[in-house]
Amino acid sequence: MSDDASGDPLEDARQTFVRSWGALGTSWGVSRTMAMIHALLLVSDVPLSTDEVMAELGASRGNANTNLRELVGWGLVRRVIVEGERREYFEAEKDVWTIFCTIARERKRREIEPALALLESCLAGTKGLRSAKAKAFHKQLTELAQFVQTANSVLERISASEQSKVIPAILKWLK
Amino acid sequence: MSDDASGDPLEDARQTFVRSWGALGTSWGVSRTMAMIHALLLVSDVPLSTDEVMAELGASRGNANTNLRELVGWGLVRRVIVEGERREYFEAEKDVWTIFCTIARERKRREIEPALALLESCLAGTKGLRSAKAKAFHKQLTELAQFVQTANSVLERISASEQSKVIPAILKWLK
DNA sequence: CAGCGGTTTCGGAAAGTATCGAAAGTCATG
DNA sequence: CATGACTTTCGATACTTTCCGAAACCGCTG
Repeated sequence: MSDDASGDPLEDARQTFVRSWGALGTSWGVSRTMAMIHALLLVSDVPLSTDEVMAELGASRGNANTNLRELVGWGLVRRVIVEGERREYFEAEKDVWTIFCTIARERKRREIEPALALLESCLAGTKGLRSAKAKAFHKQLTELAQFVQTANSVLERISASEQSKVIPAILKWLK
Repeated sequence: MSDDASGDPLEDARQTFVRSWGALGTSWGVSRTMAMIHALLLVSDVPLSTDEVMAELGASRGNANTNLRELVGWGLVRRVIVEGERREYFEAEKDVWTIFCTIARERKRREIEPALALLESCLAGTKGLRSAKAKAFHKQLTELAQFVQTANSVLERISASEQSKVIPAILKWLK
């Protein structure tokens, strides 16, 4: 069950989507399994259990468990408890805007802020130097830092906004 | 030469910057060496030869060559020929805004557009289906596709704009 | 057309990650 | 407090990516 070319067009499309999304994920620095689980939950209309995820993707329990937990850690997936069931179920946040904001926030925290810290520290370490080389170095890093800082603020501002306020503005600006 | 803790604060800062930037690069899906070479060229006030890059980073010729070529392919680094020298030199684009636009364009081409294509194809494959499940699937993918498409357009629009037009607008909006 | 400075390619080694599968842990319940 | 249902952890393994070093290549010049 749920193999390739099942004959059911919907099932086929799901499979294709989930697998290809997993493949694409790797180029964004997300592990294949994690991307696949996320895709799977995204297009599932009901919450899935660890076992269902395992079955659907052919992944091991450990792998499924780890990646589900990580997705919960990113805030992209919620644990849901089903009345009368002991087993835990998982569902993905479905709203695309919310997903975007969550990812933006997390990447900001995990990747942009460390970069900023690095830049600041390198700048601090060369603050007093007066040689031409030092000045050039300082200037380049300053520009970089300023840009990253701006990007950071933009992401922060955007992801703190209401979708209904931002999207229309963007669409208008695009035109 | 050019080891850790050389005693020269500028050299130390450069080393720190280059190495740490390399480390950070991996979490953005860029290989360590490539990120390091880019960082190195970014803060170098003169173009560097393959051999200088090798020496500075302790990388092999093959590795240096491959990554330099790749950086040229991304449009982040230019080959420069020095009058009377046979050897090729490399210099990085220094302007941060230009760098941003280049990266945005490339990632768009390499990563966003394939994702869009995937989404479109999955949508096409389920167009006629009328079951509730199919509709839900279709709706979810449509929302995702729309969002990605918008993001794509935004990147395109921004990276085609003049820095002088965009940055002030952004700064004003941020306030 | 041989020698030389320089670049590119390539097979194999090494490093780094993701994944598995089994064992250990947790927790409500009878 | 023992049991069974489920979750988490963890060492070993498989796979992917990166990197090295040497060999092949290229084009100029004498």
